[in-house]
Order: sequence, then C-alpha cells, then structure tokens
Amino acid sequence: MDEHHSAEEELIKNRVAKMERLRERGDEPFKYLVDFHAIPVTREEGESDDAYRIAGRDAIGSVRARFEAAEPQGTDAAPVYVGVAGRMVSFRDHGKTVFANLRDETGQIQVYLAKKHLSEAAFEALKDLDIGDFIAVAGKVFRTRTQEITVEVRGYTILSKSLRPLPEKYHGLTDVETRYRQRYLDMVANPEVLNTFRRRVQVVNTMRDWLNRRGYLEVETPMLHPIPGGATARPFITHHNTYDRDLYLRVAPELYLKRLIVGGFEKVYEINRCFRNEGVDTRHNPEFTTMELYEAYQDYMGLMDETEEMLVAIIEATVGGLEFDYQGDRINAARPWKRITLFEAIREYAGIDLEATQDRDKAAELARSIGVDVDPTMGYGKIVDEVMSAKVQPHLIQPTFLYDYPLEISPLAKKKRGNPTLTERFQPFIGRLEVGNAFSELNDPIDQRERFMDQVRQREKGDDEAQFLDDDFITALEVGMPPTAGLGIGIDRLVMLVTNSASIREVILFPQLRTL
RNA sequence: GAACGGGUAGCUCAGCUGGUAGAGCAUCGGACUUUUAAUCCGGUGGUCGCGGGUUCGAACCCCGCCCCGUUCACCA
Repeated sequence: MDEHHSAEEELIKNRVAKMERLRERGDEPFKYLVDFHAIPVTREEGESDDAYRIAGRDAIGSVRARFEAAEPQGTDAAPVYVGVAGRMVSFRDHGKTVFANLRDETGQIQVYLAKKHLSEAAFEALKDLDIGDFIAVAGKVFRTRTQEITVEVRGYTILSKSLRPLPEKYHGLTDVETRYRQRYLDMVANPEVLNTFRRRVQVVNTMRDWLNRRGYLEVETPMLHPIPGGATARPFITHHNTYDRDLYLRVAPELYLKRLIVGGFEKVYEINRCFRNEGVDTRHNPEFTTMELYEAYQDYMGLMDETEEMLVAIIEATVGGLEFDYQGDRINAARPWKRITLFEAIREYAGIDLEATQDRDKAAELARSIGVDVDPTMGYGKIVDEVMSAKVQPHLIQPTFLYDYPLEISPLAKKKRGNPTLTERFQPFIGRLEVGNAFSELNDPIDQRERFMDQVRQREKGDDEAQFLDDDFITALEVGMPPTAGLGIGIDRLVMLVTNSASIREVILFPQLRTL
C-alpha cells in the first residue's frame, strides 16, 4: 500500500528535509547563540574588513530609529551597519532577489537578499529557509524605491528551524479554540495579542507600584486551604498525600490577610490566583487573578476614595488618558465617580423600592413585577442582588460605586452605622463590569460567629456555595483586629476594560478549556 | 445544565433541491534583479468532528455522542 501522507505530514517532511540539508552543509539548524562574527559576508570594494563585524544583535525597533537619524547626513557617506535576528514571517522570491520580513519583540523589518550581494552558496541555501525560521542577518540599511526601510543583507545564518507551517498571513488565525489551545500560534499570527498581554503586565505593575508607594506590604498566603473561606463560592478539592487529607484551592485570600492585620501589619495586599469551581463564560474563568488589600484604621468610605485614585492611575497608565472605549461605549473615568447606594440605584433603574420593605415575599413580588425571576430558595438579600444584576448593572457604564449592601449577602462586612440591616460595603462598576468588592471589615468576633452560623444554616438548606465556619479565624478576631477596610479587585476584568476585550479568555494567556 | 450557531486541506473559507469534494494562501516544480496579500505557469494535499441510520447514492436528511462560540442559569 502507498504511504498515506496528510498535507500536514507532507509540509513537515519538507521542512525536516531542509533541516537535514542545512546540517549536512555544516550549518547547524539549531544554534546556541547569535554570533555575527561567524557569519561569512561579502563586502563591497572600499569597505573595511570589519564593516559587517557586528558586535551584538540590534533590536529591530532601534534599527529604524538609527537609520532615520543617520539619513539626513546621507547614508552613503556613513552607512548604517546592523545585525538583526528574528523570526522570518514572509518570504518573496523574485529569482535573483528575495525580500523577507524579520520580526523580533521590538518590531518587524524588511530584509533584501540579492544574489549580487551574497556568496553563491549563501544565495543557493535560501532554498532551505522557510517562513517561521529564526535567522540572523548582517547588512546595511537602505530605503527601497517604495521608501521602506530595509536591510541589504551581506551575510546570514539560520538560528532555529521551524518544522511546522505558520497560520496564513492574511487572515491570520481566527479559530478561537486553536487561538486559546495553542496560544503561541495566536501570538505569532496575531501580534496585537502581544499588546493585550503587555498591557496586562502594565496594569499589574502600576497597581503594585501604587500600593508599594503607599506603604502596603505584598504578602503571599496559602493557596491550599483546609477550610475554603472568604467568598461564597464552590471550591476545587484536592488531596495531600502525606497528611492524607483533602484540601481546597482557595476561593479568596481574605481570611488569611485579615489574620495578618490581627498580627500587626497595617497595610497588606496580595496579587494572586483564586479558584472557583463554577461556570465558565465570557466573564468567568475557573482560575482568575485578584488583588486584595487590607488597611487598618480605615473604613469603606475612605477606601472608596483610594480605590478611585488607584483605578484612575491604572487607567491613565494603560490607556494613556481618562477616556477610552469599551465594547461600543465611550467611558470617561474623570473623578469624581458617581456614588449611589444600592437601593437608590434600584429605585432609579428598576423603578421599585426594595428598601422600604424588609419582607422577603413582598420583595419577591416586586422583583417579579419588573420581570426578574425569583425562585423560592432566594432570601431577601439574594433577591436584591438579583434585581441589581438584571436591572441596574446593565446601566453602569460610566464608573460608579454602589454602596450599602444587604446584611445577608455580606457575611464578612461590618453592619452599617445606624442601620443594622445593611453593611458598609461597596462595589465599583465600569463598562457594566463588576471590577471589585470592598467593605468595612467585620471585626466583632461575636457578630462574625453569628454570620458564619447563618451561612452554615444556608449550607444545610442546600446552598453549596455558602461559607464554612472558620473557627481559627474567629479566634483571630477574638485576639482583636483594629478597624479595617478591605478591597478586592478582579484583575482580569480590569484588564478586559483597558484592552477593550469582550471575553475574559482574551486576557488570560492559557484559559481553561475542556481537555480533549 | 438549557437554547441557538458552528466543526470541510496546515490556515481562511465556499459547497444550491441528496448525484464523482472546491477556491485563495501555504507547500512542491518552473519563470522573474526594488517586492511587500508580489506576479505568472503547472502539480501535491481530504476519515467533510466521531458513531449509527435512511437511500441506488450522504459533507448535505434522521438519531446519539464529542468539541468550540454566544445567550441564559450559577457566579466574581
């Protein structure tokens, strides 16, 4: 029987054959370093022996700048000699000349490989190069007749052979599944993806810098929790062999960070992953990154000011101003941001008053009257939350703080001064996205125990997202925690905003997908 | 978990009422000394997501399953 070759196998076979030819000719296809001195060059008459003896690799971005600076003086008199290395992303063969494009992290540049400027062997060996290969070239810079800055190559060498074809150059890679499963292909084929993740770094760096400057200490608390706490969410379960005990991947660092405030730190934060064993959609990935901070001797109103300052600093540093577009909306982050109580917002956007009644059934009836689904297991607080999500959140395009949340959906927040049915809690919303959650931290151990017991009752009624009683945390509060305010920011969502990304998967390098 | 949309060459996509699987790019061979989605000539390349069924005949119709996307549910 004939051997069966798929197109893909055939393409790889061709490239492997080229790789072997390179090796046979003594040109190792996977080099260890870039060594421009080892590249044979063909010099023009009058050029000195070391005209092309490039000391080190030039960043492609810097080549343009150098050439443009030298240009007015006339580059014939003072040629710009360069050595660049990168991935070859295009290859246009014209017979006696070849144009290719090289890309490194700083940019892309066209290179011109002409028979008359290369040794016969070098020109012949171009046949064994493929799009995707890493090569190094030595040459001098000129402008083509279409004014494109180009390297006239006098010598080149393969650095690393690419054995698989890159996605098509014009349409790129659009299949989202392949983009996420093989992110490296996405990055190569769609260079703007690199910018999204560069901006993600900028968000985190700016935030960290902002916090460090204000005296916050960055700490690392456990990812493996014996009792999952700090958020109402279903955890992932894992197992420790030596202790022969199940552990939970953390759903939030909150309870550990507050223990540090008990211990004597006054400003702490942690930027790290959380894990929640829940649904996946455009705003939710099973693992996601949060920043949580705790500040002693502060309350939620003071923290609201700081949150606004910090987010504005991040927006300015990343989008370069206070205005930016998010998914079709123009967002203006100029201070001060709108601040409105949760119940005012419900009156304003949903047209019902859930504050006047504390009665669960009346609230359910009101919610249904405006088309919000309410199921029998939902308590008063949950109904309020549901109405907020359905009727208020879609209007929160411009930066807005909602504050004063119902007690029963805020088991770790302090009761509001003068109104024990509410808690001192706020959430910032931008572009319809909930980007954070903050409160005056509950530091009364008696109250905290009661709130946990409420959660335990919820759990017994079948709510598997309800929180567990954490006795050691209560013990810590009994030792005494100063008045403290705490904030959590969803880093992924913040990055979605400043990169105008519709899906959280666009801002996570390797989003969780079903294993094949 | 539910509804809807999708899965055809390495990539991007066509494929009508069921009648021998197509194009562009890439690749291979040839031509070409400033091209840039280079151009021109010729060729290779397919388990049409997987498994059943209906039919003389299925990429297309029916059933089941897998994967992706969107919306909803849950949640941050």
